[in-house]
Amino acid sequence: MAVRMKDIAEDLGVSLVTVSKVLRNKPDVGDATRKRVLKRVRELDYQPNMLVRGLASGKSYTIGLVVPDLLHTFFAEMAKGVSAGLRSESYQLIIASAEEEPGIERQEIEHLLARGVDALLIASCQNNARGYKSLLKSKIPYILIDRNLAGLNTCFVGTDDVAAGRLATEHLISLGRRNIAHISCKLISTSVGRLRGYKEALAASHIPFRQDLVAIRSRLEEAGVQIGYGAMEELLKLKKRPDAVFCYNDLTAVGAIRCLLANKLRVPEDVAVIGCGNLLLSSYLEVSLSSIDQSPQQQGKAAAKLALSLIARKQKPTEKCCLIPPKLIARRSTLGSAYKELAEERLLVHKTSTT
Amino acid sequence: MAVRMKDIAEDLGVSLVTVSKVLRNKPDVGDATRKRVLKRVRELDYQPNMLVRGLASGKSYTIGLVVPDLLHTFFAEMAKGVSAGLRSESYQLIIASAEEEPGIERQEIEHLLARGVDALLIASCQNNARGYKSLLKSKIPYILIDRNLAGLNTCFVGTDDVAAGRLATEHLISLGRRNIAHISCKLISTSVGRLRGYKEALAASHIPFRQDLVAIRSRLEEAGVQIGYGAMEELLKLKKRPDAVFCYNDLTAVGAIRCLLANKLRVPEDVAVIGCGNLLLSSYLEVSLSSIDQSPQQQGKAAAKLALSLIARKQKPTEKCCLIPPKLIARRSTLGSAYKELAEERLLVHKTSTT
DNA sequence: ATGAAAGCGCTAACAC
DNA sequence: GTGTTAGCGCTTTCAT
Repeated sequence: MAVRMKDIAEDLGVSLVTVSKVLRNKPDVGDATRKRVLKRVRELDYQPNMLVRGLASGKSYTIGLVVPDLLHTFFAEMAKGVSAGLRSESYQLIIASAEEEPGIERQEIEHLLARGVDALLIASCQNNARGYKSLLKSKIPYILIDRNLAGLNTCFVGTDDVAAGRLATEHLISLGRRNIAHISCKLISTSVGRLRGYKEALAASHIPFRQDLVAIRSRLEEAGVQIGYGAMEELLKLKKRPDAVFCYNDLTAVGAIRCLLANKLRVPEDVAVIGCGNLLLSSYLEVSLSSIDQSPQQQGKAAAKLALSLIARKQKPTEKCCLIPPKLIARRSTLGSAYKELAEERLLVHKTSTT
Repeated sequence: MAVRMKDIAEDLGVSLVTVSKVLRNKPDVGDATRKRVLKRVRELDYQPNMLVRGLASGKSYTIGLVVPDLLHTFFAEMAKGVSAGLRSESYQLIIASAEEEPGIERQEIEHLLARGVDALLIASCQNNARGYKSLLKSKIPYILIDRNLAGLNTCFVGTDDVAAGRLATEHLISLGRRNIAHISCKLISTSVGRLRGYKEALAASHIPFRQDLVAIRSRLEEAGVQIGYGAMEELLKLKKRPDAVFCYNDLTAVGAIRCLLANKLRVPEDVAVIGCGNLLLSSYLEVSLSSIDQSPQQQGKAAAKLALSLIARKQKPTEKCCLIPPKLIARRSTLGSAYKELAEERLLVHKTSTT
């Protein structure tokens, strides 16, 4: 068995409580005693059992994070941000992946609650808020990240998707494009915002909105490349062909580019393409991809800070939303040969961190 | 406060112990009582507090996984495999990332131990076994994954790196190449194995080994593209230029390919390139990359199963090593135009899972 | 088949 | 400053 506080107390002839106080930096312990305890703790390399501490104190000093899929670098980055945001406060992160299955997600949430996490961060893969009843019942604070769910009156941290849509579309307009298509996704909060931003940007430049230039598809998260390819094929059949496309995400953009190249069209000379997400692979592609960066690490960090503040003061925060402003990253798929990639850009593995 | 077993017991006029037994499927409970308890449990949507269960029983039903970096898809995939391997046994996985910092890794290991994990899986980013003293002190079983450390007499799950090196090199030989270079990494268990496999394959085909064709670099995990580029530049200066390169990992191969293209050499006509790891990006590249697949999910699953068996029978296992056989994935960077990528290969996001 | 008692290792409230 | 007492919500052992 591992060393326990009791052992240290007995070794030193003091009470267990005194040891406990020393370990939690309580002021009401004599200096000499404190030193003796710390010495013995170091000698034995004693580590307090956090499970028990949690049980006795009612706080576990852990925060749970549920993501749809860790293979999606967006969420891996987000996890990194959360982790970084907690480390300084000596809180610990427990990561769970839902494997894109709403059922597994619910199960993982139950597990985390049963493990006594003090707060929960959820990048949901649910279609609606129905599955969250046990969450609502438990009193612990929880925060949605990346994707918002209607009907859950809780905090949200995510991208300002309207701004993202505007940014991407304005960029294409600024390059002189006027027939700008949009490949969008069905029924989720992020796609609604991006579509609105797209429309706003068009309106601001007095470009009439054309419904036929908007291709709406589903499952763009899981099979973006494939579906982006198909959507682009459709768009190419239009009488008035688009000269630019704003794609819901980067995978969709990869598919769109492949379709264009397969049809002997040049990117970006004939059709400029921009994605959204700025995944790590963006700069590795045949045509390096312009995209909208969503700073997932920053999102994670913001969510962590928010969670800590919710735990600290047990009240609801004033702000219910924390929207991270997106950033335009223009590369070859919109700028063409005007884009001289920096040596670093071509050679670095990771994007520079956005901390 | 959440519902407790006591509440259910009082509601039903039975003892807390009986409820506990029902919940853990103990046989010594009457059928009628069992039904009443389960009914009430469902009504209240009761979830046992796992922290407490762990405290009382001495088992936490959790397993810890420490990886160097979740952004590295290899480890994200591995985590997925571990998670899948545990889910069926209703064990839960706690993932921690060391952010490539040996110090953080040690800290995360301490945390996981303090949380009472029943076993620990470690994909280490340490340079040596010195930091693992507290692990050795604690009696919980732990398993190294992917990278082995000398001096820790424990179980290991990983790639058969010698086979990987042989496979890659044999492939290049089978394509008629005879001046096969190798960009290798310094001082880690995986690179030693791959180098040996490379030599073995050359020997088997009676191709003399040339030291000048082996470029040894460090930090290939973190800055592989950059360093691969530089290493390739060096190799191109040789009087007898290589006609193929086996790179330690895929990022290094990406760098090598960029260097070759920048020097107006054709891949694979002038120089064939193969990597190792078969990362998700392999098929997205300018020249889709041949690689050696290491089945990280399968590794994770194997490690999970091994951990469970170590927990079950408290003894050491007979086998100390579990080596997963690598697989050759030949693409355009070695096969050239002979490689007709399948529609799926060009369009799918994820590799087919290896479960 | 059911339950009383003891205890897991710690913290919190209060007394000395 | 230090120690005592009473839990936290379960499991385990053993008696009935």
